[in-house]
Amino acid sequence: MKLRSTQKDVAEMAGVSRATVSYVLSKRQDGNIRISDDTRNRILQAVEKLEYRVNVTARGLKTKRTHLLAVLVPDLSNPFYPVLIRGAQKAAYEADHRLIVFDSFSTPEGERDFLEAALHHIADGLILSSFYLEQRDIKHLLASGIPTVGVGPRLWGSGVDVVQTDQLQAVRAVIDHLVSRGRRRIAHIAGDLTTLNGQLRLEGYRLALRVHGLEPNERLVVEGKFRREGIAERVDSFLASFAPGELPDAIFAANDVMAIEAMKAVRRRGYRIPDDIAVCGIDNIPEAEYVEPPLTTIGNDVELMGREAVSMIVDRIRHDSVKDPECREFPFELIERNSS
Amino acid sequence: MKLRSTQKDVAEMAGVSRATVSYVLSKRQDGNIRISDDTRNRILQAVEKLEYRVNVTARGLKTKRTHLLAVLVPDLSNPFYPVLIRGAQKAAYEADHRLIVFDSFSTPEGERDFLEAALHHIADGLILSSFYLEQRDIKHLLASGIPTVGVGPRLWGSGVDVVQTDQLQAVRAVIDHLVSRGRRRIAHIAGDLTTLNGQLRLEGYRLALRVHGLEPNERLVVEGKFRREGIAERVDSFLASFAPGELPDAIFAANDVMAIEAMKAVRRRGYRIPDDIAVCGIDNIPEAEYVEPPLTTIGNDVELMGREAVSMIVDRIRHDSVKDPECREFPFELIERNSS
DNA sequence: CTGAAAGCGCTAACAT
DNA sequence: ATGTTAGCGCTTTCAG
Repeated sequence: MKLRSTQKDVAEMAGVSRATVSYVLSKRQDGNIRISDDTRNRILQAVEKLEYRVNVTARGLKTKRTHLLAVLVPDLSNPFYPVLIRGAQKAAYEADHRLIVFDSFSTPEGERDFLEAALHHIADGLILSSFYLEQRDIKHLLASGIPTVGVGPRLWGSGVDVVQTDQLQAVRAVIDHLVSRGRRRIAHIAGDLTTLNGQLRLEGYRLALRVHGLEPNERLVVEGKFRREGIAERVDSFLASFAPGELPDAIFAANDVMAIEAMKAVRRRGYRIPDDIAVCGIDNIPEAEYVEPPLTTIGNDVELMGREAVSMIVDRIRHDSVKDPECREFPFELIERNSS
Repeated sequence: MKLRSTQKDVAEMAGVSRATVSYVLSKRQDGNIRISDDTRNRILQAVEKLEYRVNVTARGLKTKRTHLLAVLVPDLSNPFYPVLIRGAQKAAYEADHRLIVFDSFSTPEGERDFLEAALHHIADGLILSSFYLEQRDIKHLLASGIPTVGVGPRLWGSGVDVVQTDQLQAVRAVIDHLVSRGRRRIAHIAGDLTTLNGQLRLEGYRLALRVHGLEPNERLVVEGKFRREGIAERVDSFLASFAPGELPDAIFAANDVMAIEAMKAVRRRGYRIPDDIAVCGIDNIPEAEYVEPPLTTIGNDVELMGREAVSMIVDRIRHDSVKDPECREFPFELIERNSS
């Protein structure tokens, strides 16, 4: 590591004290302090000449701010999250913050590692797509005073802010759509049922069916894990388990990546989509538009969620806010495409 | 922000000095210093009781290490990069580092913002997927002494380490494949030609054609930007510009996202893939496997590249290494699927 | 308008 | 085997 010039160097070169340098550089207008143009220019010149840049670590030690926000996601290879992250980054950038990204690989250990890092105050704020952290973990976070926003309904009530869309309603919209298309034997590829999201979507599926006078049938439910791996195989054997006349006429998957995998299996077994079996997902990942046939799904403005999450955090950081936790809900939209 | 306990608190509670606490906690074995079990236990207990955690900022100020690695990518929504990041994260985690992720949105400004942040020493090392940074930018980086590895051939020669695969060879493999399948009128959707990667792939395309005695035809080249946007439309009008008998019989796109967009356009115009027109890409993004028909492409172990990039950086960090820049080359593989 | 001085929490010689 | 001490580079009262 090369030796960097410090404020002291700048101060000496400009012939002023270090405090003055600090003052000029942090150019906050609040005070009644005024620096003469001459002094200011000398300082700025010295900065230029020495290629001086503030040491963010030293500043952080003093100000207790890292200007870092940490984002926990369960699976970076699920396109939902990069979109969220992009939105977050845009907002973070505007607020002069950077993003630490952490992929938990959907494991409790990954989430705990993140928690541990967070508790070390590696960041000024947290965005949490968590499936496994529990109330007592969140308690630690709350106690630490690090502004945190959860993505999805799961953390709502635990004391942190939350951005989410109404899961039950979203699922309802899909089922309504499917039923309106004449589908009656609607199967569900559930997400990880140890997670609230998985449970909620399954629950929503059952609720919606009943609304239409359809009795949920356990045989029509397969559990997935929200991930790509193994879904095609599972759906394949799922489909194989039905007598020809009793085949489901629709598959509703708890997210798009599983829906797309399901499509693969459906086609592999020689059924047509949507003629024989309609397929729907949730998330509206970019891929959903590009698969064949394009996937009907539920979309919402994930990038906006990312931005809002950051803005909620930054708000709390800025105002050292202690107001009650807030749940910001985002609208969703049924995106009808040819898979249904 | 809540008040955290400090080493001083721990020291007082354990009845020892702060140095001893520091020593026990950083448990480096190097010295001839030995702490009695009794003392150690008292300290550990105090740590426990006080829920003490080191202040990474303070440590960083002292040690001049942030334990952060910054990753610049041009486009997080291109699945190539999340995979790279995951690989990087795994390796980073093992080496006790975290990742700052920065999406430049493929803009020079984005890249310069990143550079500026990097020059502020926000991270101990950098992974750079850069299209626009120039030699003089890199010079600053080099001068700063921050270990840096470039992704792709572009930065090779500028003084930083590099991970890459042989672009020319990779393109060659695709063209060989297409020709062996009897294709002769092979079109190319080029990447951004202001970038080395774009140029290299176009160049490789021409070279490979000539090897097979095919004369490159400028009419068969469309320029894209490596991004999804607008490609389908462009390919659509590209195809429309040909008389029925003169249609290309293959399209080779400079990356998968463009190839997939091209497939859309091809189908939209009523041509069959691969019967009428074969389509190939480069990258082997997950999506390539799931589109219909699955896309023939060039794959390499991107996750491994991410890991290796980190390991090269960590190596330099650990040893304050000044050895010559290294170019680590990764093998690629032609993945034949039904689109060709 | 500018300077002096204290101290953020930690590490690493150097003492003892 | 443990304690003392001197900063790391910066911000921020408080005096002048």
